[in-house]
Amino acid sequence: MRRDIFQAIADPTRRAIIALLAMQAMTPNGIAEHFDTTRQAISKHLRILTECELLKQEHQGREIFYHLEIQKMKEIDKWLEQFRKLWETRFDQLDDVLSNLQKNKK
Amino acid sequence: MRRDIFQAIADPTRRAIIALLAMQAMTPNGIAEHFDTTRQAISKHLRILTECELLKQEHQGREIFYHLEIQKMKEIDKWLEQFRKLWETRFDQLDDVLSNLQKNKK
DNA sequence: AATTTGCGAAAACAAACGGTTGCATATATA
DNA sequence: TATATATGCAACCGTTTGTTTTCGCAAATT
Repeated sequence: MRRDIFQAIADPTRRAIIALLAMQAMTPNGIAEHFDTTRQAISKHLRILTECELLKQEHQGREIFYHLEIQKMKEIDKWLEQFRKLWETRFDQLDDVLSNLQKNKK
Repeated sequence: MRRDIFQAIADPTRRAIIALLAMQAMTPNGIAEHFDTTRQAISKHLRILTECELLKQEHQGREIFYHLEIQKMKEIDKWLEQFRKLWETRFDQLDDVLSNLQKNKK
């Protein structure tokens, strides 16, 4: 079973859950209220997110609060890093083109 | 058919293709040589990546060069933005803790 | 003109995914 | 103790995914 962070954020519901939990820790029932599916479906998403360590559980009586492990999100940022330089460079090149156009106007 | 950039980068082969094409434009056969699958499998990945506008084709005779539309990658960065503030804040808090520990040492 | 090469598209298939239903377990409450 | 609540887990189901195989087409080569 493939279970990495990229597969985790591929699902729009899971991305919404991540965004929700970025604000505050919540219980499965609390989370499920925000969506149009069953609690069990949400529970499955929570399991996937927990398995790739994007979420952590905090048991509190019979309730389980899930909170976001924000540090894990940096893995995506890290992967993106190799491209960031590239698209910034292209931007610089575009800037060059634009300033040249400006020059030629004069 | 869901076809967004998050689903596109969910597959490790597709991520590898993206990384490859970040260096230089390549043909399907050229790309396939780097992997342990058939050209047709790669071709399907290329179709998916092209459909969500991560790649663009450049026909050259009977060859087709695929090149990365690096700007599209910024969409991931854009989504990540809402969390970046968060994890940087947590870092600042950690810095505070560390500097307090330093103070107490004195 | 015939053949080779580079490519995409369709069909087929096992595996994975996302969802629902039903049930088991643990904690709170009457 | 009996009941209600919060949750996880297994079984099942239809759909999607990733791959291979086969085919067809267009451009290059002979």
